[in-house]
Amino acid sequence: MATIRDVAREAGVSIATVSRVFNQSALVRPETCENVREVAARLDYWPNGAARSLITSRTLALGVVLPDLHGEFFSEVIRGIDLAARRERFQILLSSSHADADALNSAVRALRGRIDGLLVLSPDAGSARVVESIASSLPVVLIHSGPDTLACATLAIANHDGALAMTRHLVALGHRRIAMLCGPAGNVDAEERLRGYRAALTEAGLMQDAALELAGDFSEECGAACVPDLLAIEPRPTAIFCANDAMAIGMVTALRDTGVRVPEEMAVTGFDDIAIGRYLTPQLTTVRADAYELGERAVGMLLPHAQARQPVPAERVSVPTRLIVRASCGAALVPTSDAAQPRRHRPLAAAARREEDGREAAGRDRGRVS
Amino acid sequence: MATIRDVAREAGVSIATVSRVFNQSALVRPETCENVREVAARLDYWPNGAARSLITSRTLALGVVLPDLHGEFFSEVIRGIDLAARRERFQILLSSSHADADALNSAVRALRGRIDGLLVLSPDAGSARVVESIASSLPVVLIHSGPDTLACATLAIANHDGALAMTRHLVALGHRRIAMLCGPAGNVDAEERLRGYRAALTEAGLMQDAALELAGDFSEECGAACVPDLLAIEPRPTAIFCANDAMAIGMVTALRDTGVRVPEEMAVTGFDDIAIGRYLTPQLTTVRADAYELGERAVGMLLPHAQARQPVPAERVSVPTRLIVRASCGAALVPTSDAAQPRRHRPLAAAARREEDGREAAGRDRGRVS
DNA sequence: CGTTTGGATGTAAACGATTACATGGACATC
DNA sequence: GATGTCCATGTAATCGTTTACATCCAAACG
Repeated sequence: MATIRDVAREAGVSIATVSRVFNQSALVRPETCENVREVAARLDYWPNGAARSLITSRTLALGVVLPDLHGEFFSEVIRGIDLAARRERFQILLSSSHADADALNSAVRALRGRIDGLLVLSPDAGSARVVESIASSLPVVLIHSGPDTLACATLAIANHDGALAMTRHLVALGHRRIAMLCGPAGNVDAEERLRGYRAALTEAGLMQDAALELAGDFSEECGAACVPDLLAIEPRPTAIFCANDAMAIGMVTALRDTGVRVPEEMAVTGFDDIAIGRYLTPQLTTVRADAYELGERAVGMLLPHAQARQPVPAERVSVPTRLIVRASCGAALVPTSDAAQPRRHRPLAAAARREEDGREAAGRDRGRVS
Repeated sequence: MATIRDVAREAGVSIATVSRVFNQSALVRPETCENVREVAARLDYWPNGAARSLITSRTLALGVVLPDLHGEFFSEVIRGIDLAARRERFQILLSSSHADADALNSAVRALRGRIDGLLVLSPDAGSARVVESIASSLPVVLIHSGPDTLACATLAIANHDGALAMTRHLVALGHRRIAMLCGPAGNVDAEERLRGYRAALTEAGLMQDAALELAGDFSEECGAACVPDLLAIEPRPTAIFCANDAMAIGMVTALRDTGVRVPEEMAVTGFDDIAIGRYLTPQLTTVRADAYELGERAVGMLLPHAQARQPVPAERVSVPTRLIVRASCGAALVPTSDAAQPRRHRPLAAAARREEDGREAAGRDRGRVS
């Protein structure tokens, strides 16, 4: 691999001149510049990134630490991150840690000196502390939806608002016994959704009932497995709000197998708006947390400070959610003016970004929260 | 940020000793080692990656260049790559270029000197040349399914075999007029699938008919949009094989809206086995190209040579595909012993990796090709 | 007791760039 | 013609490591 010295020798100039050519310095004579470029191309030379970032102490790279690459939600987040970073010519160093604090720590270690900023996506409650400790030495943005204000820049999904809107929607449809299938303990997203659900019940004057809150773990299997528990609750609920779509999907499938009609006998709703939801029968009513936007905005918060090599001010930004009303909640059963609309074909990818038609916009309005 | 010199001074040793401690050299006295570690922890020191890779000329990073991060298939590939790389403590530098050769070239430039090896995933026919030219200076594996043998290590999906198996399956179900919805021109995966389809028709003694080959672009919209064209073919086909699942999904949805029953009046099949397929009504018969495995094996091919800093021998490895028989092809309509089995609940994530039950295993056997 | 051996540690030269500062020549100014 | 200015270019220090080689000291050996 050719170095700057090879090019300098071959072009008959000093290494400083070659360096200047590759850094768009204006102080190089056009002919010299031309000549150097020609030689560089011939020698297949390109500045070595490691050497460059050693001396400039900037890497043009952003670290991204994830709990796991699995699942559509995270893959969309990454996509948002990648595209936003690319716009500013930043690269992405990926690292899928396992959500606990130790793994996070060692992942951050491995990234040290190779990134200008860090994005941490961790639903784990404990990880917030780790990130706070890093924040002094490296610009970092935490994508984390815990309720408390942390001593670092945080981007949160409006889980509470979304769950509130969803539960209100179920109440508005006439449901009085609304169950909730919770997410894993210690997951802040799950906890916030539960809080939103409870808030809506209180608001509607419905009694809180611990029996209505089923334990879950965000997996599809669990959504299917807890159907017997759901049906055993006395008196039987008429609706269940699942803390994420995967569980809702498992539940709808299992309910169908059990012979319970959805939504007539049991309304089921989810959270996340993953693509599969719109292909489910019945189509899944859910809350959209725009994963792409989440990634994009996280980069927007981080990048200016990463470039300036300054800590990101400890602010808390919230990404709003939107209620997406489809069939699984039974909204179509309640007579409304637009319930009979024929289903227009909607491709999953395109639709996810610009969904503004009648029924779902109505859902949005209904879901507006303060 | 503390450097090795700070630690050395504070611990009262030379920088060489500190370096040795962090490189598990056996030549350091236990007490010294202990002391250095203690000081390093106190100063929050960790070796700078850029400096390290400058001197060792190894980066412990792999570059990954993708046409676009979008879609479930690619996200699964990345997951396979990430997990396999992680096992060897390698990191992933992501770069989603736009499939053309120029973008690929500049993406590779930006990665120069920051990676030990490169994985290029490009279905574009022209990109193969670019990669060949890089292969001499950097270990690289191309994930590309073109028919020709290239002068670089290539990992290909057995598109031809998969399409052959699928078409044979439709023939075995009694179909005689089988249409194909093709992928975009210039996409090697699409072209190979078309070749496999044609081969199966020839093999079955069915006439080739250009009217049966519809142009497509791999998008769901296009699958829906070409339904009128499909229905206008005279005499009307009884089955259509779509070159990917997204198109098949669009088509199934649009056919249903048009009132054409699937699979009774029109059998529809796809390729890729994306998660949505199993939630479609009817469930989609497809060909599985295990994206996770693809990423995993690509890393397996690349990593040993990346570590040894040697070019990857120009070999062509093929990842086999598997026929996944579900309902959309009408197989359940044909009397078989297991057709009446109740549908067991299958979560998408788990099922994708260990699907060995009766019906689908049968599909695999039927799909076995030389 | 002198010599050898070998283990622990230190010294200094890389690695490949960037960039502050020095240099030198052309031109304008007085 | 001496001096100053400015532009293009060169020189050399620097970034934070790794590692070959040198050094030193204690133990082992004859």
